[in-house]
Amino acid sequence: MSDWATHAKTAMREAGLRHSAQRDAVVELLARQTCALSAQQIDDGLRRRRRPAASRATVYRALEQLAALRLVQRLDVGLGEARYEPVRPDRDHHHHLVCDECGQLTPFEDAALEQAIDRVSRSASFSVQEHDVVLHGLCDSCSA
Amino acid sequence: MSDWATHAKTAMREAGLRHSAQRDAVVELLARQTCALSAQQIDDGLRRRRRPAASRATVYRALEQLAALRLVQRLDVGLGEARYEPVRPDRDHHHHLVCDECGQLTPFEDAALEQAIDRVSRSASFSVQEHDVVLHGLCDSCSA
DNA sequence: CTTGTTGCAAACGGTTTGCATGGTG
DNA sequence: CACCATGCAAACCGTTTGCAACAAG
Repeated sequence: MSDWATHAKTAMREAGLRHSAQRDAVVELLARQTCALSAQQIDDGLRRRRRPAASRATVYRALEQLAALRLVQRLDVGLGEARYEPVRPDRDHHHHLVCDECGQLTPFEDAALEQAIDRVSRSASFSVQEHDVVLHGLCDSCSA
Repeated sequence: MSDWATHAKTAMREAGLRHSAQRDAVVELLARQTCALSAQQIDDGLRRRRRPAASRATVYRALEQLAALRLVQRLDVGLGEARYEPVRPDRDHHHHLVCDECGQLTPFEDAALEQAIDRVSRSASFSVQEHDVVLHGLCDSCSA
């Protein structure tokens, strides 16, 4: 099992949440992903590979709890649905290119960008907790 | 009347759209704003200061047309609703701090950030058309 | 007159919630 | 056995759409 899945399960237990097969399934599915998923994709993925699948409501509740513990980040790329992805403290922070035609998400990293954001965050009057950079456009196949 | 409002109206006429009091009202309301508004805020603002106010559907349709002509930018800051703001080509591009508690939006600019994004955009396999940087956190009053 | 625009209300789609049931510690 | 988590279905809320009445060119 991946580090993140273990970490997430431990953190949830320590937060006083009870163990449940459904939440485990959500955590494990997220742990396998390399990029952000929509709630719908998570629900589908769960139903496809394991029973008991979790109900839609349970998926949303699990994601809400994971987000509250900052184990997953919720991000809005437009298109009307939120995306969720594991927060892996060991890895570099990354951001996303989103194809406004087909919805495809592609991650990217950039040190200079990250540095600029950190500087802005520190100098802001807000207490900044998270940030999202979303580049909108057309992916290769859609722009062809 | 502001430059932008004139520019927007001209562009709409040249795009073959017919003139209408409702659309003018939306354009003029947006022209007065300094930061992004939600559709709800636009609708309220319209109803408050001028009749004929436009129906909700008309506001959304106007915003859609303005966005298609790239006269306004639509942005998603989470919280379940989209925000819209005029695109003023003469001004520097800006981004937003959003308070996750009260929803307050504060704009900021940063040249280095913009530069980093441009570089990433050019090197991406996507054809990037727009970008949003959203810093989430708590504003002064909410973090107190 | 022809055709785009409006308003209304109903439809939509993602997300949340009330409540009875079931599982965990 | 107390309580949290689940599932279902209904409620929610922002946004979109079908359609008949209306207005611009």
